[in-house]
Amino acid sequence: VAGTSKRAAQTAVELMTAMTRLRARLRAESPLTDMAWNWSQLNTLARLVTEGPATTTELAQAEHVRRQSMAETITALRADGLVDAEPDPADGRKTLIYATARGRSLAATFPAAREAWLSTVIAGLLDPAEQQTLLKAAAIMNRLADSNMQEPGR
Amino acid sequence: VAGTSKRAAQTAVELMTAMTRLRARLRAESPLTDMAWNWSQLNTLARLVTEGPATTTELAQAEHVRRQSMAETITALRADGLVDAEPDPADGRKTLIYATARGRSLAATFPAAREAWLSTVIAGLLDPAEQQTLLKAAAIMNRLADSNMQEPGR
DNA sequence: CGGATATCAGACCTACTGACATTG
DNA sequence: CCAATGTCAGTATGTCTGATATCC
Repeated sequence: VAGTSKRAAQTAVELMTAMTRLRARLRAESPLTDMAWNWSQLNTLARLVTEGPATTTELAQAEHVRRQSMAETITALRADGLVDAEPDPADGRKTLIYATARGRSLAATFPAAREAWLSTVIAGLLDPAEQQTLLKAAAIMNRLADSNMQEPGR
Repeated sequence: VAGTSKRAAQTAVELMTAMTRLRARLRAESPLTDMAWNWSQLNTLARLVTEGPATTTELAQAEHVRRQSMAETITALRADGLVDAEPDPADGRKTLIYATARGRSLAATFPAAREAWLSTVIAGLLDPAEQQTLLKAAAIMNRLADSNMQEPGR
């Protein structure tokens, strides 16, 4: 891998393996039936709450999925009354999505609902320094996700 | 969330959000057509290489998926000649899966193939301390994934 | 026979690509 | 007419659950 250090490659592998395994465990701990909303939906809702109304296309770009995939997420959130839509007054092609009062209140409390297991093991198994490491890692991962660096060979 | 600190809950949310977003970006950067094997397959192969032969049931438990899901993973690896199977001499019900020479050599080199993008951004955007944070976080995440703590309400 | 293992079949979730209508 | 947005339809992937056969 020209240009990337062995260290970086190792970090990439370790991180991906850990992510795959932790997500699998989380899936096993909280069956689909237990939760009404999936992660994409909750992340999108949180984004709408914190960053204000946006179009489906903008949300899709922010979350790195296709417009069509995001449209499905929005449809699910609308069906539950967590978000609503209205035509953009300035541009008739666009539809602005915004969080409803119900969506806002859910976004403030949803952690309890969905990641009960993860919260519990974090609180129970990790010391403050380790929790801090995870928080810092999460911030770094978001930075990587949003980087505009291109793969060399593309 | 009785018993879990607010801090732990926040860490859980941040971590899950970051994982979802980074995985989405990774998906966008390396289309499925680019790679012959998925993460479950590569993780399982790596496990067989480092920990020796195991049954499908054991592998499923270790990776937190169902036996049937793991069986599919194994089938794919066998089709590519990366692993092979032989009946357990001691217990006719079991089938031992082991990595072939080809599988071993792939496990040693596969990072380059699959996470080119991730390796590149890690090498390009993160300083050594940040890379270290990710490595430590990955180890902690594996610890959480394999913990035997139960969700309180189950 | 009961318990464990493996496998076959069908379903679902979530994302994807392609095609099309509408608006600016 | 072209570009951008939104939507409909079909596909693919990786997982799940349920049912069945085999072995100890």
